[in-house]
Amino acid sequence: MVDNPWLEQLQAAGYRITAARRAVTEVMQSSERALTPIEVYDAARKRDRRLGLVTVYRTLEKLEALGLIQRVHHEHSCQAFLRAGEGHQHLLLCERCRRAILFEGDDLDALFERVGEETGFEIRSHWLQLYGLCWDCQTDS
Amino acid sequence: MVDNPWLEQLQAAGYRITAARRAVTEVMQSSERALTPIEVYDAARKRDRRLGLVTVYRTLEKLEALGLIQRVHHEHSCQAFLRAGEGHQHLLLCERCRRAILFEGDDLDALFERVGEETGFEIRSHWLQLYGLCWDCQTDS
DNA sequence: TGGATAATTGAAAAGGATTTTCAGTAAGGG
DNA sequence: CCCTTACTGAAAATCCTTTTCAATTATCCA
Repeated sequence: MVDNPWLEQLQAAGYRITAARRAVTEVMQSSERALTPIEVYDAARKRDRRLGLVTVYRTLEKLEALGLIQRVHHEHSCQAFLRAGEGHQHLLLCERCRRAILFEGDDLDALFERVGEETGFEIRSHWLQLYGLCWDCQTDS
Repeated sequence: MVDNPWLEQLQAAGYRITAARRAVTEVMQSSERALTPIEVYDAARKRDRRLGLVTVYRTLEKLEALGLIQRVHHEHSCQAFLRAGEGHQHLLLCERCRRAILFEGDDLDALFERVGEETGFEIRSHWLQLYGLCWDCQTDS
């Protein structure tokens, strides 16, 4: 009766499937933008009215540990979560509506090599986010 | 009697030069790595024993507003501050000793153009951080 | 060089977000 | 269907940051 790939993964990791986890999972799966714990709580309570905020925190923690969601950093506040993409992806964020797009873009190897040589660092990972305006927000006033 | 460029900038912006601001400023100027408010407090109290944590917060806020320091985001916690570089720079962070290096690297225009075309976004800014091991941390065990 | 005045300070209190505790509830294996 | 144990929500605790406020002090001006 588990029809959802994220719930399958939770189950495979030894966790139980509950109404609370269903609600949080579905909210995160369907959101176009990164959500804070309170926003997840508000949205998920429409699916499970008894849900508590504490359970939202606990569920987000598990989804993050399983790599199903990721933390998104804005200039201040870094407590917003977004579904994660497949493999390594970068983020493109609309500054107006906060919509988030994942994209691949590993044309960066030459840069890493140059920086590695100049600094002596062994570069192991990186983090790239682009900010701008999505099409809809460019056109509406 | 103001011999320090950051203090001069604070003064030029209309702020007074105090022992507390001297201490925080000197700590931030001399740190090789991003420091949290508590770390700044601990270090700055060695220069001004009466310093309070609240004043550290207030001073960091002013230094950030003047563009002298910047906020550094790590995977969790995003409340660490580092002296800012000149113009637009990217960060290279050692995962072991947390040393931070600023570098320039704007070979990214082709990528932005491609992503802009594919997504319809108007890209306005970006944010790149590299993580790895600095030379010292590669060699010590 | 004082003295006046307004910015700045530290301590304590308040506020907000997140985590822990705990007794009751319910998932899911047998 | 029952039993075990994970999971839950609510309340309390904790941690970090901001606000408040009376005392202090940097700077301006006579």
